Amino acid sequence: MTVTEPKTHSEGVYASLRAELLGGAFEPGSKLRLAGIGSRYGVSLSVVREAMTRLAGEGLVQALPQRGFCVAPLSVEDLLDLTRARVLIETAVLRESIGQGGLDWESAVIAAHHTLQRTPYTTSEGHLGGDWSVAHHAFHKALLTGAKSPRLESIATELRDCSLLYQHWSIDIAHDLDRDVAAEHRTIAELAVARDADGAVKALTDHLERTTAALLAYAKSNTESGRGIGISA
Amino acid sequence: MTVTEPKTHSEGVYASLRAELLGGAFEPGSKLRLAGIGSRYGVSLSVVREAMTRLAGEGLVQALPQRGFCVAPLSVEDLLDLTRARVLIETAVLRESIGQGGLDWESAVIAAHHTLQRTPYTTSEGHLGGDWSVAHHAFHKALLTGAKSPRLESIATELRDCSLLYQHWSIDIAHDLDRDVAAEHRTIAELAVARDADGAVKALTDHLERTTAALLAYAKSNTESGRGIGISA
DNA sequence: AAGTTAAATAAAATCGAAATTTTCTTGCTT
DNA sequence: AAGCAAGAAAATTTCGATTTTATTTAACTT
Repeated sequence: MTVTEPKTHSEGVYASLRAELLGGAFEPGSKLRLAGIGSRYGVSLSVVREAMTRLAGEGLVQALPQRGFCVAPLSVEDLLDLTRARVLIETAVLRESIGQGGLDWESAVIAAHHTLQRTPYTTSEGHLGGDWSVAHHAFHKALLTGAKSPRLESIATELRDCSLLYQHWSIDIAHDLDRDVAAEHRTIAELAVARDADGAVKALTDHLERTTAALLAYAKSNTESGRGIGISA
Repeated sequence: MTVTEPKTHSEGVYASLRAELLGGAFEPGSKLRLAGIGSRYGVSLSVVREAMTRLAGEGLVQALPQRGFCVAPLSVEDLLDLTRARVLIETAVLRESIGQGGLDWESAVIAAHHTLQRTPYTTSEGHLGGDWSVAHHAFHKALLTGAKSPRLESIATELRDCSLLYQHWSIDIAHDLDRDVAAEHRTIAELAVARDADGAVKALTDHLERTTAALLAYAKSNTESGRGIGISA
């Protein structure tokens, strides 16, 4: 698997910065100084600016006119809205997938699920593994490819990327949650392939809402104990 | 009604360019030369570039690495995908609105519909009036505000803006279509306020699909007669 | 001491030019 | 004449510096 060479400098910085953001390298809401990032990547302000503008369009960073850019600020309110939007859109697209997806889609879902199943959730150090995140993302993406709608897929992907920012709230407690995430994925995959639209939609909804609930529970405990980071409201 | 002063130069060019694009000032797929636009607005390339990057994020223009930007190319395939996405998302959000919208939402829908009803569809010269477009946009937006979901609203708005690019395919035949657009709007508004979710969703779906069908019919006739403009495939 | 104003500092936004890359043109070969 | 190659022109991308705006610091007043 070779990484495609970025055609332009700006493209490269955009991709790197995006990966850093989604990897939780920056604190939510924190200021992103153009000069610092520019010198870190060895490029001029213009290219950092363009990358930032693109990221702002995706909602990963926020543009503050005349005051630069900051990492998208997280809030309970936004997480709830985001989850609602994801449930609405992803379930609708999943229905389309189940209705229109062909054998290629079924195979892709099964393959993606198999990969996810076999990828360790945590690294040897107990942290959330990057490989698992990639496999998880690929699995959810595969579920929606049956709809054969580039627009819907990209919207769903964009929303999921936004919610990735929230995953880093609870990176430490992720593995002692009182639920079986692997089983949830298996259920979704099985019902989808079995063309049980209502069942699959229900399972996907539960999956998304449970994840959000776990995040909120963690955010609450953190806020109460005064260790809350970057959570407004 | 005062237009808010743009905080930054780039912001202003972005807004102006956006309005031109949605107003059909440029031919779909045509090249947008940065230097030309820059001198026209009296700004340097940097600010045009930033505006373009933002517009590319919205899908109104397309970024071609190392080759600049062009107006989003239109195609039958994309129009069908776009319509499908709009139906899926707008109907889902409309359901939420009907389910959760309060009296303020009802009032906003009725007000927006009233404005739309009283705004002439064509100007004295027989062209599609800008006022009507604004009122039309506001009406569809009002339908979705009851859901109280900033994310869903902005996604729906973005998609509708994209489809505005297609409206200029048929600007001339717009008024001799064999359908009553005003009646369609009235039906949607009435069913929505009456909290008839299934009925309103059906009416909205019909409205969107009829508009697309009319555009496709026009595009087909244009292509056959060799007068097609910027329609690939 | 708290609040306000004014200077100094830092950062962002913009510019004009240099460096690349693409595109067009011209001349050459088959 | 058609196809190809080399050079010229044009356009995009990037840079470094200037200008403008926001933020911080310091001094001053109430």
